Amino acid sequence: MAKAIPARACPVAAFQKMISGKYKLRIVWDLKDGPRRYGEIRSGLLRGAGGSAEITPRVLSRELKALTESGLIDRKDFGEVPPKVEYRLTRKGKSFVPVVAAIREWGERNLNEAAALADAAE
Amino acid sequence: MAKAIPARACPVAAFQKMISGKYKLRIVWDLKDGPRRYGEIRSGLLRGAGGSAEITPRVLSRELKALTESGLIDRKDFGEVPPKVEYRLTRKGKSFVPVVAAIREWGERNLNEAAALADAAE
DNA sequence: CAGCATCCTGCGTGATACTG
DNA sequence: CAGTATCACGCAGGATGCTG
Repeated sequence: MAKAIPARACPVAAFQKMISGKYKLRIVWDLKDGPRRYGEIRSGLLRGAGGSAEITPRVLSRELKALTESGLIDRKDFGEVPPKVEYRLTRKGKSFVPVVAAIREWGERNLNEAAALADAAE
Repeated sequence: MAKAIPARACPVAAFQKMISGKYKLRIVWDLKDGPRRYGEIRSGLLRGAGGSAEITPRVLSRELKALTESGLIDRKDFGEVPPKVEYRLTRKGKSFVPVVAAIREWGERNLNEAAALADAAE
């Protein structure tokens, strides 16, 4: 089992580790416009997910924690009740946005149904 | 459960689906220099994996098939014994290479241990 | 050489309920 | 509001052995 991340050997492996999970990339993308609160992120994810799929707090929490530990985002807790927590991109996270943009751009161009069907010949 | 890929709603989700799996990105990257045979891909993956981790044929086979069905690579079977099969990037696959390059570049710049430690302040 | 068949395991993810 | 706790499950992915 490969448990340790051989980052130096293969950057893409480390990249995959870092963005593994269904929501991490979308969270980063959502955060590119500025800080957002927990609930806002949650709502934002729901809209694009296919509508009905409820993202559970447990999962979102894990994703956010993982992103924080990866150093892509930063957690800002305004103390006290009612709880208010904001998440924002770190410098590292911001530097990552263009990469996500590239992914999105490519995806929009090549992953639309038409392309998928028409590519049988290639 | 989100089973169908709502590609239009979220390109990154579709992207993640497409490159899910430990080896797909690396396979694409290996293939960027030209066609490669099954065994060559296998060997290539072993070198960067951490050395000891053996990639099983079952897994590699699955990844290659998935990539083929995604339209990123193309399988060319020179009939007959001894078996010889080459895999090459499709046009779609080639268009994807720059994205992988961006990922690698970012990874090399930001995923080395040093950077991870120095980012605490941010 | 380039796979396929079978079995097995850990982890990611979802459902549900509860809390400071 | 922003989480944590517990339970459950499908599936990626590894081990091993066989084949055309």
